[in-house]
Amino acid sequence: MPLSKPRVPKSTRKAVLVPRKFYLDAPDQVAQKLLGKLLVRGEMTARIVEVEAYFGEADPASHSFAGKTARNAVLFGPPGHAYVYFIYGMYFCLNVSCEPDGLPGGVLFRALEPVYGLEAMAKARGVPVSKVAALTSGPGRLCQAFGVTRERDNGADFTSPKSDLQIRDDGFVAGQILVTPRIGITKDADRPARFVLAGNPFVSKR
DNA sequence: AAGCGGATCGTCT
DNA sequence: GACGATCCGCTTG
Repeated sequence: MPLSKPRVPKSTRKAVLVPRKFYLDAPDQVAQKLLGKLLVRGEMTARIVEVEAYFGEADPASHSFAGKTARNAVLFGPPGHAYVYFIYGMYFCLNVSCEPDGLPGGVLFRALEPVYGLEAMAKARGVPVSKVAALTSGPGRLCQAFGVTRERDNGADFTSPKSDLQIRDDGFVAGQILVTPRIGITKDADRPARFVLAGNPFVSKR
């Protein structure tokens, strides 16, 4: 199967805000549609290249599996909002809620390709900007690069023009998408729910 | 190149 | 009281 060449627009400045209805769908559908979109915070912009889908009732690996709590409430709310959780006593992970209000579901951002604001990302990560590959490749790393914390961002609306944290579409067309099992989980570890842009060097390492 | 353990704490049993 | 949707540095080969 030939690798279709992705179309890269000249400018991402005119990228349009992704509307709420985009997220009003099953997590695996939203996950695939998110590949190639842009995560934007202030001067920082990065392309989404690796994501994982987390379902509700039927998914033992999902944070929403055991029911609604204070921690995971955003997953049960309206689509298009940020679910941020603290993990391993040290890192944060960023998700976007999907499915209609009342139904749980989300997509975890696992890796981004930096586009603008690399200096700011490197500073937030505490690494030299020359280490581009380490800036946003990994769910903990990308949160650190974008300054994402639970206190600051949990519940944030990705679809609002007023929002500090947005997801935008610059017309980038994804090439081939690879599907694999999710990383770092023990329950339902074989389910194919990780989606990556084939051949993208910013996809996280195994 | 690959494998192992330490760091560190909110959340749920 | 145990365990993570992780990362990094140090060890060994």
